[in-house]
Amino acid sequence: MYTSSANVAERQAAPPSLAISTVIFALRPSEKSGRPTLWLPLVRRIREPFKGLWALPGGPLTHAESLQDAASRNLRETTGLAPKYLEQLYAFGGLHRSPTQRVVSIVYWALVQPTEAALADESENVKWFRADRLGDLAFDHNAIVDYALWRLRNKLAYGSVAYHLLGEYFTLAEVREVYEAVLDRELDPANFRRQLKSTPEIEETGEYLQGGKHRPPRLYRFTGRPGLDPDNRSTP
Amino acid sequence: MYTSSANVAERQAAPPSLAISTVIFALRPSEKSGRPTLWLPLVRRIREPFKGLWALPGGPLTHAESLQDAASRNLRETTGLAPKYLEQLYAFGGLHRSPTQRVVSIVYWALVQPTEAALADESENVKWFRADRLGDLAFDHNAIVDYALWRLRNKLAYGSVAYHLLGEYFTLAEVREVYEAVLDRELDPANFRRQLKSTPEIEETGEYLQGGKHRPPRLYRFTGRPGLDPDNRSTP
DNA sequence: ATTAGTTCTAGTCATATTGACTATAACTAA
DNA sequence: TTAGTTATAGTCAATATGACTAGAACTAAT
Repeated sequence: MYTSSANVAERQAAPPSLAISTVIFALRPSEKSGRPTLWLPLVRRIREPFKGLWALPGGPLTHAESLQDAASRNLRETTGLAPKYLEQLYAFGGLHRSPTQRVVSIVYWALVQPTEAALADESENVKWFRADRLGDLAFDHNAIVDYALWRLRNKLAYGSVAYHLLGEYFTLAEVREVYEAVLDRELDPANFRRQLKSTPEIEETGEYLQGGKHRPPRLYRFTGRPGLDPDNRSTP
Repeated sequence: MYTSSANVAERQAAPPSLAISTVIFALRPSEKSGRPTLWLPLVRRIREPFKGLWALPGGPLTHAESLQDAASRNLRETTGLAPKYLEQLYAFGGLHRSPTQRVVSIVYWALVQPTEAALADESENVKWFRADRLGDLAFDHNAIVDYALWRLRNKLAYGSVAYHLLGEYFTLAEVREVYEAVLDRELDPANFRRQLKSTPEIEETGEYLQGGKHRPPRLYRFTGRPGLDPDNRSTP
């Protein structure tokens, strides 16, 4: 293998190593209020640097896979999940991100549906955390999560990401709860539903959500496509 | 050096090589109409693959510089320019971008002021092209430029990028011409100026642009900051 | 069975924003 | 002096937004 056979001088001259990491968002009910909140899975570092701290799932980029494939594989390997939404976030390449070597990380962010997220593997070294209560993470991963949250909030206002955190069928109140969880403020139910009803990508179904405590709300379906990335653009 | 000493099998196993490229936009008057249009500098490939074709300026990432620094240096080396605006565009990492080896390119995009752009170095192997008339470029660089244009148009609508294509003082009509050049459609002068006048970041000066053929327009100044990138975020 | 409580849903109204358009001001060139 | 052109301010209708009211439809408690 390359790095093990190279001496120190060669390592210095060698190009920075390249890694892929992923910020994976999913909604889970808050333990107290029961209202949906943002969660993400982290893995515990089992070696130096930052041994014992939590970090974003990630790994090296292998030779035969594209960046997106690498992110997708990594996500599946650590959590067992197949995300509905996967997009490149940013390439982080500061000089001192890792104390031991120069690493450039190309970070992706993903959204998974709650039904899937509930099935996600969890173990001693893989655990889900509330996005607003992470503590100190390894490397610059706190800053990366902050940026991913900023992007999520931005994309939410713009367009179509909210539905990738929900199942196929959803009520308009559920969509509003996603917005409230991500933006961290309450929205007027009546005005919010007026806006959603005016977007053609949200389709009314004949079904209603039964079993609730109050008037059963109508179920809707999202018919739009994500697509803005260069890697996703030609998908029709 | 690493790559020259490795044999074929080692190159296969080695991590993909990492390069930085930059899409540099500047306004130049159209040759026919004289109205401002988007131009960008390209460099001619002097070796295989794609020898003789035009390509985005770029090069390898050296060990001691951040991604942004590498883009900045590269830009200065090929064109002599110091851009007013420099932001990461995307990391391109498809498997077959280069026929000879696996390359991951982290691409930046830059905006330079016309006064600077006029001073840019030009030579046999460095030449400026109209952004809408590039012909076939090396590698996947046509797709990269397309994506950069898409981002530019997007950011324009959102916020503050237009001013980085202009000098320190500008007329509102000049701003409108930037929008018209980038979005490729005409805008109503009266409505456009009403919008600009309602944005607090545009400051009225007491000066007027003299020497024109008609009523002298007032000069304005932009007082906002760019900042959205993780690398630029903490700049106050 | 009735009532209270809650959410779902549709609507009103004032305000802000946008696009199309008109009109006047201020300059140059003929 | 006048015609031509751009700069600039303003009007008006259509649309979008935020605050709010109110009835419909269900459950749970009395």
